[in-house]
Amino acid sequence: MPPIPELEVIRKAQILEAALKTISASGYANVTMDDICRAAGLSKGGLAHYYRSKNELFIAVFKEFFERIFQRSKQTMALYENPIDKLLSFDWLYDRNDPDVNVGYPVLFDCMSLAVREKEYRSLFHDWFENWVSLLKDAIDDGLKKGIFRNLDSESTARAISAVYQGIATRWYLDSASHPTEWAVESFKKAIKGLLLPNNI
Amino acid sequence: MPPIPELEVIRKAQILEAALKTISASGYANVTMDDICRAAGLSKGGLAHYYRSKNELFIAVFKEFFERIFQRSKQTMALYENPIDKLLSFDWLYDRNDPDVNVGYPVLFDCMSLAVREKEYRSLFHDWFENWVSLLKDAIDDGLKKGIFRNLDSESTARAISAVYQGIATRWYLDSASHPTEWAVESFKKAIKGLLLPNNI
Amino acid sequence: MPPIPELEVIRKAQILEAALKTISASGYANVTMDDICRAAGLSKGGLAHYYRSKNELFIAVFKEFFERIFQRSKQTMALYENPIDKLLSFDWLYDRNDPDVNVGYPVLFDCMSLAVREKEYRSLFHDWFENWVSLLKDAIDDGLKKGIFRNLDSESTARAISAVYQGIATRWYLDSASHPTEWAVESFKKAIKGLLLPNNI
Amino acid sequence: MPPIPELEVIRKAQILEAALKTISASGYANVTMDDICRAAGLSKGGLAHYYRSKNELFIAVFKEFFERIFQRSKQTMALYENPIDKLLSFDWLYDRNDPDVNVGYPVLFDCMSLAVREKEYRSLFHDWFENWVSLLKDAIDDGLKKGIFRNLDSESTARAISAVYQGIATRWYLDSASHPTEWAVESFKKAIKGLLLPNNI
DNA sequence: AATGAATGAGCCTTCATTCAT
DNA sequence: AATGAATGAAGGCTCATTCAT
Repeated sequence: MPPIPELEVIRKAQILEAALKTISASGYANVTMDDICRAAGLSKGGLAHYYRSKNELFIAVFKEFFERIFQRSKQTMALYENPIDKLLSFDWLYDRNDPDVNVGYPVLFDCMSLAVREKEYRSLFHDWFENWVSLLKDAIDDGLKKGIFRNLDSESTARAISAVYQGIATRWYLDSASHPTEWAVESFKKAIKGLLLPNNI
Repeated sequence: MPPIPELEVIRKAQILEAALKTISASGYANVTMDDICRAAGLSKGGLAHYYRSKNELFIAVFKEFFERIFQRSKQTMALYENPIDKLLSFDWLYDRNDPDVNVGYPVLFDCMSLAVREKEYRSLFHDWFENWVSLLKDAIDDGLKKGIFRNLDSESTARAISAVYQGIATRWYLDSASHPTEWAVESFKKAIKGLLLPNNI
Repeated sequence: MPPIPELEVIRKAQILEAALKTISASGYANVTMDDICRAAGLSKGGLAHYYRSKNELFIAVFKEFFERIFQRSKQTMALYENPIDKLLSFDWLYDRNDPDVNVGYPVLFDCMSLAVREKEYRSLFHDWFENWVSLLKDAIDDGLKKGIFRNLDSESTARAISAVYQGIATRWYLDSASHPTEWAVESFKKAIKGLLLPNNI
Repeated sequence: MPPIPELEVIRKAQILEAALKTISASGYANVTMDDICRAAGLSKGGLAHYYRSKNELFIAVFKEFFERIFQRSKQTMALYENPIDKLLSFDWLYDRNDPDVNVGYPVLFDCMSLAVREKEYRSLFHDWFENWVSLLKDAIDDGLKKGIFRNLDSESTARAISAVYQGIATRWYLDSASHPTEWAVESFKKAIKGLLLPNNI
């Protein structure tokens, strides 16, 4: 009886998805392995078979999540030609009904809070940031080549755009009554135009 | 007729300070009441005398912290005359050796992660945001009156500046190797100038 | 400044009364010294001045309570001439609105539960029982002398009457929906008449 | 597919028995979960697996206890033919060496004390009372049919007998020096005969 | 591969008691 | 006489992890 080779892949995906949802709902500090088992439809021992410890599981969850978000953003960007349009293509990230948003944001905050004190999580963030930066940098370099943007350092600007986006999105998520989507979209547009386009400051 | 009338005030301050440091060091998810008691030089029961539960204490810690940071920022701003200078006056917030920074940032991330799921913490953030916004708005309105800035909505711009600052600071704090202080300062400058000054976009 | 000699008496009475009410409301197992202090309008230290420990206070409370109930019963009995009337004179003990009832019964159950395991409380009960028995015995002896009762051992019968009363009252108190007052009064009457009056069994 | 399908039943029985003994020995107010764990030969977590909280366990303990006592009484009664004999068949309840007595009585007093303030316990008593009453009522109805008893309301008399029994047993248990077994047995006999048999009162 | 019973350390909270004032 | 701050032991409960089956 040969083992089913894909079983591990299937189980891990099933666990990761259940864990992400559960962590998002309860928060890192409160979620229990039992919660996750229940959501994954597996027993404690079953889960332990694939992820040896809570920490190992959490790292895997966050890694997978970051990768997925990044891939999706990459694909969205690829739909546009114009560099500016590419940089403004993350509209879906301001859609509360989007599953990656309503599940993802809470997890992101948890992960930040963990990253402050634990290297492993910090490194997850670092990798994610670098992925974003290289994506944005490509678009900026293209804009530079086409002469649309003013003279600037593309990497450092890419970092700034990424950071600005996150700052605005955070406000939008934590206090949406005072920071509605229109405000977020407009503020982001203005800020990155200021960073990119020629002006007479 | 208590012997030392200020005792409660003293003790509460002592507890709050110890708690802030301890939470900052270990993180909300890991800190124990015992840790805090030890740091405060009080027994469990002694602490309970002033703060009845962990949650009550934490809310008090965060509230006090937000207030202090805000007051300090206010005072810093007041040192400058020029509206732009006022808006750029938060340099100390990029100083890793500043106690409010190395103790404060970790706590801030914890609080965000809590705010995602708990109203009480969310409301703490809301109040803090509003304080900042009104502070920044005053400076912007002054700039508008003086004709330094382009035509803009001062409140919405104040929100944007505050958000942009936080986004950049987050990167700087979580991944300072790739986001050094110079990058943070420069990026902030560029972004808010883009938001404020007349340009020909 | 001579101390006020009656102060101790006043304070102790005040504490005992507050303690009785508080114990009755929360139960021995749950009541705290703080509860009692609050009810007595005294501080912890103030109370400790008069009763050194929780146990000391509780014993005093129960002792006082038993004594008061007994005195009241004695006075009630004294109102009647006829021996049978005397023995049936405890009607007030079936009045839920009577303070000695609605405060007293709960405390009585607590005390029983304590008496099972602790000699001190058992001895309190013993004394109370003996008081009752001697009271009832006097009435029975009077009935015997008057030839109203059949030939019987007055002490042992006094114990039986007392026990029967308590059994019926317990049912009445714990499950009054199924054991209404009329049932209690009637059952008591029938049972003691069976114990006392001549019959042809 | 648990390896031992009856394991839960076995464990629960083991826990319930250990808990009953431990509660009986220390009293509801003093017994700790640790005591019970030790007696049951289980760890804290192990016990929690079967009974989620102290209260849940206690309710189960009392319920099981009441049921067992009732079943035993039922069986004892069934050994007799004559209605009066049936009603007098509870001799074992006056045997201090009987495990159901020396373990059971203390628990009964605890339960009463709890029942005063908590509905859940009160309802346990109510059910127990009703069981007893229906048992006694059957015997009384039989006696009525056979013409042995005087004209009476069988249910209300059943309640009275049950209450009288409990009152006498309480005295016997709490103060056996003054209320010996012979007194208890005799008093019970006299009282219920007075309640049942024709007399010329 | 999967189950879930069992462990036991750890946590928050409660509370009788003590004691300086 | 009276206060109430402070102690610290103890209790109930949670939960990641282990392991026999």
